[in-house]
Amino acid sequence: MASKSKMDGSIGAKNKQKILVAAEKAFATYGFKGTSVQQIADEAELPKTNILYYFKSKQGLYVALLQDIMSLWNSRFDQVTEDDDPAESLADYIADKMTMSRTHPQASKIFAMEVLNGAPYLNKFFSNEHVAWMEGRVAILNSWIAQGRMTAVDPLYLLFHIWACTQHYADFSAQITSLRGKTMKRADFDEATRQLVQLILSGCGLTVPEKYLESAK
Amino acid sequence: MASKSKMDGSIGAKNKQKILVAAEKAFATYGFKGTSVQQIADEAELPKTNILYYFKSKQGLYVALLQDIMSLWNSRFDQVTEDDDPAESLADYIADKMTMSRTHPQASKIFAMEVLNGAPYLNKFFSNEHVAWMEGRVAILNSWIAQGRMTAVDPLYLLFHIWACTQHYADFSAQITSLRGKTMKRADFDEATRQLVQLILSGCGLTVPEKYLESAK
DNA sequence: CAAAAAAATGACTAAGTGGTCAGGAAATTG
DNA sequence: CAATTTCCTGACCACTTAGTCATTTTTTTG
Repeated sequence: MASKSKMDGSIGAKNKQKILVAAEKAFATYGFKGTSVQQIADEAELPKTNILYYFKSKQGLYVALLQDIMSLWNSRFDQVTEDDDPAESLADYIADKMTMSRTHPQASKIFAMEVLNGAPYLNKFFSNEHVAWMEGRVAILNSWIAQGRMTAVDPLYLLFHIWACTQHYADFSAQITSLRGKTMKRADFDEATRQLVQLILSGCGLTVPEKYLESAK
Repeated sequence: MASKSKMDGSIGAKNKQKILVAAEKAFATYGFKGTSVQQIADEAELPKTNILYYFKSKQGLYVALLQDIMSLWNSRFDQVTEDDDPAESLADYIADKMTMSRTHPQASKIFAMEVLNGAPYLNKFFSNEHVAWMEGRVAILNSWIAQGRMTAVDPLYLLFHIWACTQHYADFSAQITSLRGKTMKRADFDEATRQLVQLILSGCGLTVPEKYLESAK
């Protein structure tokens, strides 16, 4: 019943994926309005009409891509409980988000542009799952604070600041590269992660886990 | 010789200003490609051709606006010396940047979009003044560290993190509003500023100045 | 007040845009 | 192998867009 024809091995699924990859690159570089369907077609090496065949419209393709991107945001931090260690949980979360900025900068940029423009296609997401996720994480952080395991910071703002810093490395890479005179390599991201973990954890009265102390020197 | 006719009191200067204000609003909301000259004209309540009369092209208007925006970035922190107090200097800088995000969110968004798209019109700025500014600030921070007045953090990353957090409140306001269920008012910005000052200063081993401790309660 | 400069604007154009559609090719299926 | 579905594509269209240009109006100036 579910093995009809639209399975992943089919030619259609492969093309859809190719289009999504091309669209991610184009939208991240030129924005939604700044990207033409023709550009995506060129990038995907497919005729323009083929793009519109698989995705009903440019907007439909964009929304499909946005959904793909949102699913990338999941991390180990989603499963953390109040019995876990605050220092390690937060440090790992920061490290996970930094890894995302390094490995998926285009996704981060598309998300950033979407939010910058008022998040017209994310309002539903923001109003449901995201708020629930947030409430859960805030509750755990408050529990850690109540247990006296970390400084009494406002969890909401703490999470905002973690997002801001980690995403900054993807979204503002042009500025960072200019100021550093060179692009951020893997080792630079590792160093930035250590710096950020130290800053945030110290700011929360937490001890930095060993694995985030300066290593390879 | 300089008092010919193109002075600021003239009708032309007033219209240019009106156009820049309209353009800021439009570009911040819809991006460069997403904004038509007609939209700016409507917002400025001037005929479209009048826009093109004062600014040679849409791109010319955009670049002029970008320059205006860049000049807003100046702050007290530019004049700080190694003899100043690290805690107060950094706290004030953070507070200044938070004030900018509250009072000029549109400018912040336009800047963010420009950098997101690779900063094509800011590369010259990034390569000259900005790098020099950065080197000067890094030197002062390193001096403070050498004097043992703050923890040995990497000044470059510290500044990135300050920018990231402060600008986040302007650039990601749509997400923040959704998650909070209400917009950020003046009091909320003040609270966010206190939270951020505490986080960063504690993270740098500095004592939070009295004026940034929780007040009015 | 006349001449010159600055400001204003309606009509137009050329280029690019997202999207439709009809018809054909290829693959899948009973 | 015939039939049906999926896949593919060139031609085309309605519409928006930035920018030009010729002309007129307003302001400034000697």
